[in-house]
Amino acid sequence: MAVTIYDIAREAEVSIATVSRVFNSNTNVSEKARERVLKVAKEMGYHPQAMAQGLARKKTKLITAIVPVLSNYFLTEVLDGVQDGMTDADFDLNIYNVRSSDDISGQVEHLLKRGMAEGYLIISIHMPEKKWRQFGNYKQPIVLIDEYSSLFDSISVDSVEGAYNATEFLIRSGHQRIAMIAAYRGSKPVSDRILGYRRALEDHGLMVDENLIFTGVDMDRDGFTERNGYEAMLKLLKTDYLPDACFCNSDIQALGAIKAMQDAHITIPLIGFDDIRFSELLGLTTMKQPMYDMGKLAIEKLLNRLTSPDSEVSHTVFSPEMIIRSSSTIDIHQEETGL
Amino acid sequence: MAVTIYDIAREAEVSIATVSRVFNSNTNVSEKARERVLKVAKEMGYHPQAMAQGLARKKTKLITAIVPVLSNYFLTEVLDGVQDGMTDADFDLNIYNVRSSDDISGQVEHLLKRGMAEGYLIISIHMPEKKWRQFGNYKQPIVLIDEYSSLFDSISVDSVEGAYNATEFLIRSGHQRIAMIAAYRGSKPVSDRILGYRRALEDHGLMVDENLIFTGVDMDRDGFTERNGYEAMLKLLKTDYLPDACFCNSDIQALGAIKAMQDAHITIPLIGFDDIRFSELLGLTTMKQPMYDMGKLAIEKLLNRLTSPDSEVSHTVFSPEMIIRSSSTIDIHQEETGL
DNA sequence: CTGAAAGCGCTTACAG
DNA sequence: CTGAAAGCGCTTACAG
Repeated sequence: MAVTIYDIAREAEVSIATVSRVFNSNTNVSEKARERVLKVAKEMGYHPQAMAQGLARKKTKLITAIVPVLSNYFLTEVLDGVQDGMTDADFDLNIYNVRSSDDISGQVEHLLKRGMAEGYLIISIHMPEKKWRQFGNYKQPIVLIDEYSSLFDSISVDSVEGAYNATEFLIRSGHQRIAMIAAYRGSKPVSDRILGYRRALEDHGLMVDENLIFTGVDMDRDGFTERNGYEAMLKLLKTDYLPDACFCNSDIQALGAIKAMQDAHITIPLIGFDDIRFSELLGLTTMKQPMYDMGKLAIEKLLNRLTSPDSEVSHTVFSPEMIIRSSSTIDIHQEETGL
Repeated sequence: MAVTIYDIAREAEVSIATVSRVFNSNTNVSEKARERVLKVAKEMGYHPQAMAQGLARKKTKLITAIVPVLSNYFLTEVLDGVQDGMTDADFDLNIYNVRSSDDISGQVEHLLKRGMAEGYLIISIHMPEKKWRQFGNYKQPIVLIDEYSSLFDSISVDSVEGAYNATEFLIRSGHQRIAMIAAYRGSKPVSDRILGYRRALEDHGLMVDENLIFTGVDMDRDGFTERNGYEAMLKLLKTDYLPDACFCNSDIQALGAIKAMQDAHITIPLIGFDDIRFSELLGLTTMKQPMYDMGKLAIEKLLNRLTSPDSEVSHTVFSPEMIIRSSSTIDIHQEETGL
């Protein structure tokens, strides 16, 4: 069907080896031969086929990022960093979105064994260590982002610490009855953040009240949605004894929570988590994750591992940085809002 | 390095053909042979290599979606539809994110000629018809989403019509001085929406005032960001003679615009475009794009073309549907807002 | 600088 | 049901 190296060789009256050389090393080819080859290749619309090259070279020049959901600020920023970090490398990046409905580990495994890519960036996918060990059998270069396993290079953020600091800040600001807006508890970051929240309360002699942990109904994207935050805050505001302040699992939920407060004409101090782009405009105090840098570092690690497969496994844990804005210092009061 | 079909054949004492059959057609293999093969395959950790299969079969069982930016609601919803539409098909979907900084058409071309996938979904990437024709030479099955070219199957939404109807609605509501928040004008949807806006004004005998078309400074994602909307609305609100109402290029910008109005304690009626998930909670009147359905239809078309390559090229154009909520009917007034 | 040839790991008629 | 063999389209020592 398509034109192959043989067609070009025939027309240009050279061997296929020469054609191949023109399209590759570009060395050891006479100027005349090169020109002829290029000419007929252009005429016939020839281009090397990735599959055949992949097989012959045993390299695919491909890196696959495996992600749980698209369109989540965390992911986007991370991938931005990844892409910037690989501009000089001769690799393509493709993204594979596992379907959350189905067997996630099965999907990841499927990709790993297909072996289509030379290396894998696995982002925000959480599994028991046992599973990761199993995947180690595929001998594929892997870097984990937002997850940890002793077997692979990894980059993550200390969610426990971040939640702890956020909550402690609220306590130090004089609040006693501090609520949390959580999300799907099966998600590692969520359970970590709940843990940090609880610890901070305990360390400061405050009672942990499970009824003060709210979640919306919408569990799309593990609950990391505006809607979930909106719903959660609505519940919070309906409690008889209103909390003084709230630590919110993510900025995107905080956005919904703020809307809910506006609708209810009640505002309580709020701290988010992530520092997405809109947070600055919202005046949202938040725990910033260095998402871009995480992506950049991740691809660096992966590229390194590709060149030196036997180098030591390395783990990087970032500490979230508190960004203080206005949302955390608002006094409790009623107010009129528009829209 | 990795274990191949030869290793299995040797250990299981069968030919490579039999091994291959076990992993494929699953037909014409005795139960005994199958069991032996499966057993040693499992022991040795064998799995067919995608590249080799791809070459031998001349099929890759892969579909590539080429997209301009990740994390944009439109895209996510479309891809959701795509994935749901291909669950029964034996294909993997991978996503390729072209970098907006570089030569976009070059990147698309690169993918097309690598020929790694069997079919391509190209989403929200705009090019002159001439370019598309050029890409036709690669003989790859392609479906265009949010773009049109006579050569390929396509699915789009009539942005002109949507903007026209939104603007007309505002006019019919009694507004005379109607502003628009636009975005990067080099973007097809943006220029189409500006066109619809202008036409509606003209058709109703209203003057088109270029100074009433606002845009933010932030042109990340062609200006489809909360920040851009925020900045644009800020400019709008600073004009001496305040507009009566505003048609906003996208819901995500409307989100920022609403925030800006709150910060300025001024609210004017607003209509967005897209109907992203948060819009309902925002009470945002908007022109809904059937994103999910577009994705689903797109993959259907592509799958069809894969099976019958010579079927007629088909174009589907959806009309945006107006979803009326509260944001479009608010009277101009000052108010107090929180946050 | 150039070509013949082996090899990458699989699939698939074909013959039995 | 099974195997030998050709073929998919390229790369890369090797010999010249």
